[in-house]
Amino acid sequence: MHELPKHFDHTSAQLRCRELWDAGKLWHAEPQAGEEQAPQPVFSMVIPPPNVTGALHLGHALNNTLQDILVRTRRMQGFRTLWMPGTDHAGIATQAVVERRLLEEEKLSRHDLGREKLVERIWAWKEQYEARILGQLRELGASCDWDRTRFTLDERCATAVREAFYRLFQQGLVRRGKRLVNWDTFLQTAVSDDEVFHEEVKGHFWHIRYAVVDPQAGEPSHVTVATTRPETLLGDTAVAVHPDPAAAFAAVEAGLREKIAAASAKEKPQIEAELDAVAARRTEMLAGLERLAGMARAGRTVRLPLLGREIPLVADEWAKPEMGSGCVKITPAHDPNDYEVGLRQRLPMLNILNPDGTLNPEAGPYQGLTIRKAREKLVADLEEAGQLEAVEDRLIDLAHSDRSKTPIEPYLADQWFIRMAELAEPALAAVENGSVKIHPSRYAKSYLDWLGEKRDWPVGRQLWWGHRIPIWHVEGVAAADLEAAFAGRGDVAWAEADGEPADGSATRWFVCCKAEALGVEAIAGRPLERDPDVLDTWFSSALWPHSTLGWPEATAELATFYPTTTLITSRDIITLWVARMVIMGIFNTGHVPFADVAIHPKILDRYGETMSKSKGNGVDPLDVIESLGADALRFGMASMATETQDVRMPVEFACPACGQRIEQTTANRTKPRIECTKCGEPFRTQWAASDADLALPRGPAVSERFDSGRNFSNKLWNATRFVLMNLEGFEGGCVDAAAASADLPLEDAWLRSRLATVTTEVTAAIDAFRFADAARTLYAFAWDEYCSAYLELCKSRLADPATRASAQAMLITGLDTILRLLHPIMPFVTEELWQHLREAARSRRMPWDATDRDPDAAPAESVMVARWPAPPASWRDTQSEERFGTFLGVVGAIREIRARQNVPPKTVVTVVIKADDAKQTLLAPMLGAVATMAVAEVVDVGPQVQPPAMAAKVAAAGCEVAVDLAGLVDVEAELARVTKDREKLGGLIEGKRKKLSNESFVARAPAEVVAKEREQLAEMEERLASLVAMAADLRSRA
RNA sequence: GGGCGGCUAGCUCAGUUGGUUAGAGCGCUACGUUCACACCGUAGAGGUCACAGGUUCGAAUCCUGUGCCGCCCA
Repeated sequence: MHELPKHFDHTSAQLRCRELWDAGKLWHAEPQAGEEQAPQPVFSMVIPPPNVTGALHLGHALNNTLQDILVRTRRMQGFRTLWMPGTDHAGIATQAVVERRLLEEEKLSRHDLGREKLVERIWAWKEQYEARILGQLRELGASCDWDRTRFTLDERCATAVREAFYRLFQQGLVRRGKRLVNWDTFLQTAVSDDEVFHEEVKGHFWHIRYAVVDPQAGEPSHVTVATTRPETLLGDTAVAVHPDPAAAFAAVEAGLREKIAAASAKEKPQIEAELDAVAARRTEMLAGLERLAGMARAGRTVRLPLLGREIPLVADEWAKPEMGSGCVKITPAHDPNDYEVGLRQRLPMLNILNPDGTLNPEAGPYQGLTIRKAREKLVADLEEAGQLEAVEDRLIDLAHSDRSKTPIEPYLADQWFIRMAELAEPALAAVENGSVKIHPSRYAKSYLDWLGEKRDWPVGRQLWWGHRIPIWHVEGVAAADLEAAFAGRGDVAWAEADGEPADGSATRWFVCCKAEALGVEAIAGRPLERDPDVLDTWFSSALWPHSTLGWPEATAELATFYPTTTLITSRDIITLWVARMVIMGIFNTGHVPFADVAIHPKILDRYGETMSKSKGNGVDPLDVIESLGADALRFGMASMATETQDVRMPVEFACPACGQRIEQTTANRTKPRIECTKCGEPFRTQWAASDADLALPRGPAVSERFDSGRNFSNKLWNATRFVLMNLEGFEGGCVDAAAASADLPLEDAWLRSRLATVTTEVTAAIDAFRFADAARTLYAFAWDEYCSAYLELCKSRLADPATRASAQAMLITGLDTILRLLHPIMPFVTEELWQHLREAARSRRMPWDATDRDPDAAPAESVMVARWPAPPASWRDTQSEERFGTFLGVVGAIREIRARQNVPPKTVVTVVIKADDAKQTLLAPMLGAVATMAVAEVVDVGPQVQPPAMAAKVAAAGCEVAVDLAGLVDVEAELARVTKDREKLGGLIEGKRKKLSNESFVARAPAEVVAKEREQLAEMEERLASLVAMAADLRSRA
């Protein structure tokens, strides 16, 4: 006899399973060979490559669990299945991490080290973290094709990047232009909007006077503007006033009146006060503003304080009459709104900053100062000059760089752009016409909205870590020189530079080369200089689905696996990544990169905050894998992956000493050490820094939400343990798939039917990316139906030699099917059990295996490559399911009475059941099962049976179940229960009667609904009558 | 400011086209440990489905508005 230990040991099982899968490379996929006759259906998917910035977090665990579920399912379904793994170099994020460490540990900046050395350091970092990430993915059980692992900065990707950029360049889709960027003065690079976070800080609002140049009679001698950033006045190129202040006031007042009309009584007074204030301002200021607008139209100027530069007064709607003085200073090169004004009004754009955040020569006497110092000095100078009118305290929403945590400076810089006008069209069409489907479909809107704007894509980054832009600059040469220099070169293209300030000196050229090296250093004596920028990290990511398969070469991989089938990702990168993959996929290959995009939720902590290491509220997937097992982690993830909501995950610290779980709160999550609330022992957290704290054992952060997955693993383990203990004498073979339900024991017909139904449901759920449905369906079926019902029923059949063999066969059929269906979600425990079952029941066959396998062959060497279940449609049998429901109802009724009467668990109760002929027939063979499951002896079943004198009765599934209480009765308990039931039932009956006496309902509701209501009412009334009789009976005995 | 999502049991979440006595897991209560599993079993308590209107014979579900939370885009 094959006996398993009592508990599933996930640690050793995970090792064994991975060895098995790796030894056979069961995750590997070869492309279709050309001569193959019947092409196998293909399923392929690329991983969203994790950044090599650090270790994987729970979001990755979720993302990769869902991908693996899909991949494993398709593999078992017989698809030629490829899951392409890899990592992303993550430009700025990785460089920032390495630079920060360099500064902290060696007090060196990247400039101290130089480009080459820094890049070397980053490669070393990448090697370390890539290994760690890939290790984590394997621990999670991801069945990627590890032989194909790629990196967005490896040679193959680099070739694709250069080729793609070259093609864009050739088609005139690359341009150079000015752009106001978010400048990180610490890292000295532009950062994208999504790498910026906003934080409120305390600041001031300075009111500054600008003198009017040659004021005429009736004109003010100065205008006042207010700013939170006085130092930017050095770059001011205008002061703006609204062109039509009267209209602007009218619009604001109309808006407020509308608000009042719609407002609640509570809010009204406040808005009314606001309206009064605006009206007062209008009275006071309108004339002055009208005069200023007139002056602006007349082309008058004002004088910039301190520098004395003369700048125009312009009329622009950006100036808000209802705010401040109604006038606003315009600094186009250092403020996004002012930049727009600058473009509209054709103002000069004056940059006053150096890349490191100090002021440049444009700042005159303030040159060389940092922004902070310049502000102090400038404010002091203004005050001394008497041009500072007022200073207010104010909270300021300040943009910070996510990478360096320093304030962002808006900064005008030359940038590389990809033109989107043409490229976006086919990508929009792909989603509109359904060649790319996004699930859930509501996310298509954000894709279409974003892409519809067709904003040019700024692709250059002033970094050292990334794909170097394959462009060289040269000036002062003629077109003929270039033609001569690159004669016969098919890999070089050039174009006259645009966007650069034309100082009239010499023609400037951009030369683009798709080879790794240009091979030409000078043309006509003029040097070629390589552009220092690297490409946005999303550029290489955009090529990921085809670059990983070998594009631009026409590889067999590309032919077989591209376009890929599905992409699974999170919603925050629909625009950054998904849209760009569609664009570049179509541009480079002519095909969309994938047919379906499945979006999954985000994982938040118990307060609804996103998890992050810096907040200290994260959970390390490895902690969960170690303590509860990868299957528990995966099962939890799968059951959480619903379509609508983000996931809230309460986090707990696990005490390393006693295992107690301590709730993680905003208060304790940043502490370096925590004391256990139960045993009092201290443990350290991720924040531990002192030697004393570091010496403590670590308390991992986990979540109770993975417990049920762990429990479920163990349940499956023990169900299999039970089956294996009862296999003696098993002769094997297959259950008779063609047997008619009527010829089987009821529970077998029921289980077969359920297996068919559950297989259909689970398959459909996975197909539709409803992973939570699949997980929950399987959990309920395996636990409540297979274990709690079927397995219990088999106990008596296994004891009887006449029925033992059939019970074994069906038990194995059920278990085998469950293991296969669950394998994609919980690969380790199912594999481990599969191996045990394979050994103990080598001769077993499933009907869906027989078709294409040698009938004498053993079951598949791994459940990973076993066939996905396909129970015959004939197994579905609603009648058996219904009948089985009757049986379970009877068992439930007896258990209910036992519990109420406090009957000791081992005391056998005597039961009679009043049931019609049909139910009597179906219950007759099940009485042995009732005896096992309810510890009851059923002495009589039939339409005419009389309950014993002293009995507790419960109506269930159309039968009346009566338990003889002689010697047991607790009359009080019974009376209490009967009374309570009567009350509840009375209320329900009243509701139903009311509904049915409503003529409108009877007339308008569908006939079947009315009939159902009537039926229910009749049944309830019957039950009530029975309860009344019971109560009377009980009282007479009390 | 615009768009999207959420608000259902103490907690975390299901609830398919409007028709159930609104469900699950965890937690809680009671009882139960040789006999697959205490990471277990049996039974039970617990909800005016955020709020206010509306449509309908009938609303957790559809519509309108409000509030709070979150995300995306400006």
